Amino acid sequence: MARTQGSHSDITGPRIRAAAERLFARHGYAAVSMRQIASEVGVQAGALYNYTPDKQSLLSDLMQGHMDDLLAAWRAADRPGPALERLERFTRFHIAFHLERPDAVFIAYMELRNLEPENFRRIEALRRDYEDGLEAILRQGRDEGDVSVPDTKIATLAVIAMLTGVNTWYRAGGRLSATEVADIYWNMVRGAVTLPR
Amino acid sequence: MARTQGSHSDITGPRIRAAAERLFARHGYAAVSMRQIASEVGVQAGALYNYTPDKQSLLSDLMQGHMDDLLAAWRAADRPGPALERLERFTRFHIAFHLERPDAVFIAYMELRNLEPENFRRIEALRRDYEDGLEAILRQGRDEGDVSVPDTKIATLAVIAMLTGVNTWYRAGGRLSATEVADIYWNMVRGAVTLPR
DNA sequence: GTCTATAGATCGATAGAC
DNA sequence: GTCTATCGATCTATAGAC
Repeated sequence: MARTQGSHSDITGPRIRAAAERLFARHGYAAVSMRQIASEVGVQAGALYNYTPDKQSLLSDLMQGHMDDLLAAWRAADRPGPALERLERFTRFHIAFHLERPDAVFIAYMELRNLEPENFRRIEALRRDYEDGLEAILRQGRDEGDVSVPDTKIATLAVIAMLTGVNTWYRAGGRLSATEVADIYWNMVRGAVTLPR
Repeated sequence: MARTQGSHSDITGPRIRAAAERLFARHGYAAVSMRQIASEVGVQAGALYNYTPDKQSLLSDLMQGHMDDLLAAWRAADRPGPALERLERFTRFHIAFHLERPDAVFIAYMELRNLEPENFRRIEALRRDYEDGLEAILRQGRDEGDVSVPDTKIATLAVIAMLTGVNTWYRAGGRLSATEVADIYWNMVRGAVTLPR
């Protein structure tokens, strides 16, 4: 039976975060009101403040959670081995992970400027950690003679930009499966960073 | 002599557009108020409405102007020739053009969702025109046997994402000149779309 | 063409009843 | 834990004086 009032602390919290994620991704943090979020969840605006101290924390917690998930998942997926094998694993991991949570990815890239300074610094540090993971692979590849780029930092940023771009056009149920997309991108990544013929 | 009041129609208009571009890029369209824009220009908020019918037109006109400039500049830079030469020209053009106007580029990528439907469709069509220009080059390259990608549309989007990513990290006066950056990216673009060794 | 002043709406956040 | 009600600030856009 659907209660219209009462205590729902265990389910309202997650529903608020889900609604905020969906609305922030769709319309942007600054354009979304607390009343809109509350309306999506089916409560009044005042009730949100039982779960978050303010709107900023809603955004900051979403981004923090996303970056934590990303780093933990990559650390679980990475394994020692030849650099080109690790690079292929990174490519397929990055595409799969990002295609599974388009809203969180969109927020992570678009709403950095709406973070208060302290939150911004914390999130940015996590992003750098992730980039450093890829750069370490490219450095290893250069040591092994398979990777040929004049600057591993720039190559890191170029590869991540290319891969994350998938999210701007990929739609589930489209012409290509996520695996086919990953195959195509792995070929391009490999060509971009390996020795010219 | 600095007049604090009076008629400035010929200079106030451009200054409003410049202030809006700067502020929209810095804080986001939804987070910037007409009062902030007016304050930057040195007039009161009401005076803005002598130059724009509303805030939305300010955004829409900025993005339209940027896309018009981009398409006109590329049409002027493109020339017939082997696909790989045209592709190198595209790469260097794209990086140079985008690094010269980081605020307009940032707005063009971040504020699409704040366009009203009609404006959105018009701007999106211009973006597709630009993408089609690159895809035509990749098709030509495939016909000539120099380009090897399974899908020219995906390769188009991948290349543009990689190149536009330069704007997220490049700062004038940094370690590398814009030309050195273009050299590095051209090598990666070439490797990504040409035949594997 | 810019000003002052304001209409009318909406915002984030809080107070207190239940 | 959610509600209703509201405070005080801020927003876009307009009206009318100069």
